[in-house]
Amino acid sequence: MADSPSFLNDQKQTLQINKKAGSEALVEPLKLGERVKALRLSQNLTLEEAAQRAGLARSTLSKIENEQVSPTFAVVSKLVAGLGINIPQLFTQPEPEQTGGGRRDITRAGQAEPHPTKTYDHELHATQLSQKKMIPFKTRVHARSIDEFGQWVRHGGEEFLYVLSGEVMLYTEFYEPVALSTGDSAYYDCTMGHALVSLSEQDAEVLWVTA
Amino acid sequence: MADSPSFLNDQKQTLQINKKAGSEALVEPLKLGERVKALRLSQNLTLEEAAQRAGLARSTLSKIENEQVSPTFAVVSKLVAGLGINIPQLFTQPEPEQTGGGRRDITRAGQAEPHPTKTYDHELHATQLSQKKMIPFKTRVHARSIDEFGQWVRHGGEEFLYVLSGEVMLYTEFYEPVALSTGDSAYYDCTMGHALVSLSEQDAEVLWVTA
DNA sequence: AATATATGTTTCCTATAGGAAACTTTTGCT
DNA sequence: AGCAAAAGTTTCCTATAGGAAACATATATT
Repeated sequence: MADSPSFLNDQKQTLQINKKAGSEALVEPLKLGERVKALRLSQNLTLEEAAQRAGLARSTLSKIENEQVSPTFAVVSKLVAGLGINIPQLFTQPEPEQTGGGRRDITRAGQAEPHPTKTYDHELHATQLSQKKMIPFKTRVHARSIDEFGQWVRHGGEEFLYVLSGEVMLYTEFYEPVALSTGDSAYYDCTMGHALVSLSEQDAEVLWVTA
Repeated sequence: MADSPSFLNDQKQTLQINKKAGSEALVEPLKLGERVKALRLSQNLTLEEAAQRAGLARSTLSKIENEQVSPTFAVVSKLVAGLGINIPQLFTQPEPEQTGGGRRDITRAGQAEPHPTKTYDHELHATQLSQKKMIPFKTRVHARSIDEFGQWVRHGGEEFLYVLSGEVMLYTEFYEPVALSTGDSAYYDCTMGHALVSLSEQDAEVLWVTA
């Protein structure tokens, strides 16, 4: 594929593996009751209110929270719907607070990891961090015509694009091309083919973040 | 909480609701049985084998797969453990492959949705799109001292920060403050307290993307 | 084809989940 | 403190989930 930034695919892989690993912990010791209670309290709901919303009996909820019963799937569903919880949230351990889990990575203006292609010159930021949710990179767009792309660039996820300097034309598979000037941004689904060309004299510079 | 960008939480909400919506289908119509069966077959297991692994009776599994019962949470747990499934996988609909899923939203330089706080002036981008993975916003930092923040700004997810103009000091809970100039970026875990102040004469401008 | 074997379903019974109401504890008010 | 109202727990009963075994169906094996 023409100029599809290969590092994007790499990361995708990693991401998926992580998610899986994350929810794996829950195998047994998952304290469902605790979680439900925490979630209920976080919404400042009383047993009565919560039960009402979920269409359950006060008593039932109480028992669930105190781990006195193993609720039926139907009940869990009601709970989820009623309290506006989402399943992963319910079943995923409250994140052991990623002990010491505050990561940070600084990338200096000139120091980003270069990644040149025929049409773009990418500079990867935050390369010290693996398993991150987003991939940020700054790109110099030297393509001047859509013809320079063999075919649509296309990959998984969503992309946020911000024009740092110059002017670009954003071509996408399902929309008319749109011109973007400095300060404009676009957010789009990357499974849709997309390509960027510079309209300005100088190569345009854009910031891209993929997730 | 001081200046914690409320829209982040908002979005969180939305996200949850959305995901919920996603899994809401499950309120009732979620065909748990189908999913279990599919997962079992995908591992080429017979009812007997699967039941064995999960520590359940063959009959029980059969009933579950045929939606004749609403399994107890305990049973679901056993299933999950026994078959090596993970919960989200079980409860998340197999993604209808987002048919025709090519979305796009353009935000013009001056047109972003303003969101002023005491310390920052945020401008939200891509507000036409809901359920997106990232929340991009451009921010003018008018705080000049860390004291202007009551306490750490802290929320879920990860954040990418890119300095568009001016110079800022990035304070984080677990690291020494670091100065960032135009073109520098930072990527960090948002559960770690963080705050930004302008060092330059003019208010600094940064681009933030949260996921 | 007939029989054996394995896979999936249904039945029947016991254990337990869910709801209504009684009971207990906590919170707020004068 | 004493009372009232609200929040949470326990009890009791009915509905239903889970397991063992009987039954039915599909898949070899000779």
